[in-house]
Amino acid sequence: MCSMPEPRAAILHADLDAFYASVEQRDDPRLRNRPVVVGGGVVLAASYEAKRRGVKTAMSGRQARMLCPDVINVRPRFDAYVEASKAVFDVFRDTTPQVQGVSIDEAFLDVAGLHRIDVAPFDIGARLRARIRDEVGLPITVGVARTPFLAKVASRVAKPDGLLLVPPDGEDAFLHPLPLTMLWGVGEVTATKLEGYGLRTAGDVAALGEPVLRGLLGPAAGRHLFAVVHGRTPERVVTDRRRGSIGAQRAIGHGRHSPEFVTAALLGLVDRVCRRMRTAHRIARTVVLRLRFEDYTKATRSHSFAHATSSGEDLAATATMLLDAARPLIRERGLTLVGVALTNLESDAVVQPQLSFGPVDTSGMDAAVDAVAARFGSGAVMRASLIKAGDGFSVPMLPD
DNA sequence: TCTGGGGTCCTAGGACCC
DNA sequence: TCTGGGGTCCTAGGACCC
Repeated sequence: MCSMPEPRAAILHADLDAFYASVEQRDDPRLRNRPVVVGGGVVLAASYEAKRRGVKTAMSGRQARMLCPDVINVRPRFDAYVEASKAVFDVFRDTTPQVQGVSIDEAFLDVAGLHRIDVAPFDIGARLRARIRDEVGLPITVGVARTPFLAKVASRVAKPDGLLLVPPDGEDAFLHPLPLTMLWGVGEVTATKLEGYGLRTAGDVAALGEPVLRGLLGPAAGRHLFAVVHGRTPERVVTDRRRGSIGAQRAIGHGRHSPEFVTAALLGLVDRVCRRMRTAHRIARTVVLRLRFEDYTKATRSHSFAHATSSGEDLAATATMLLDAARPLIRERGLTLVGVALTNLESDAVVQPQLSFGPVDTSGMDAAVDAVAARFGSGAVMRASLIKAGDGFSVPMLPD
């Protein structure tokens, strides 16, 4: 006989409050208890003193000053944020090995395996908050619930500097009164669409059947939102996910830009993403060109190779080709942003598909090495080794 | 509200294959 | 010769997240 396990609220969502702005307030006492925004032309982060005056992330700096004339504008110091993030994640991993990073300033922690130490998840959350305040000097909000989704919504509700538990038998009571925009994954477009049908809260949506929601939002979004409002989201954290794309973009302002300037900007971005890709020991099969125009419309152009590559020359040539093909569109609409992304990333530890050759003998090995060199460059051969595979052998590629 | 830079996932049509 | 269903890949666009 097996009995159903008791549902437990053992997922923590830990989310630093106004992260960049809090780091600045921590490092400069003059900024404490004052409205602070981090960013240049655009607000990257606003302290809660600024948020209370209506300042929001992604707002223009000019508008922030209109809302809050005494706001203090600070230039971002990304190195300081990366360092603070590392210190915070060290505390996360010291709390439990089951950590799923969501972004630079938030993560899910699964503490279900820690019940034998006889501390309730809520108390683990309280201890975590105290440690990060004492050891890193930053305020953090923690939501505790049975699923990552519910923990995330709990931390949203508890912000700033809060701690909130959603008990498994109180999930509907917690969720259903919330406005739809409080639900992770429901943005402005979806919320507006649902409001058009008179649906304002999670409870309103919970009264609908799944087929109705699928009809309104499409199969995936409908299924997801149905699961969300009934508390049926996955219970586990995902600790071993790899990044699927690497990109960079640059706003180049309004007005005319010469074709040469745009090409140069693009090549600079390609160089940046190629470096990052190689550092991560990845290779890419698809290049995506991103464009944004004067009227804020966007366009993407992409090209996929037969085989993934890390060749800067190939990637640059492909990006340039995509850009040249889009010149008429650029002339028509006026370019304000150019970006490039490398996707369909593969590990460069093993080249797929493996190269297979005939019976194992010296000449075969020579041929294998030549084939690898011809296909991936001589640098690849330095890192390649041969392994026996059936009646032939294949060439996996090893990281540097 | 005139908007930065970094990502994830889903949809939809067409090509191609069995 | 015409027809069908199912699957995968590529490309482009869009919603959403921090």
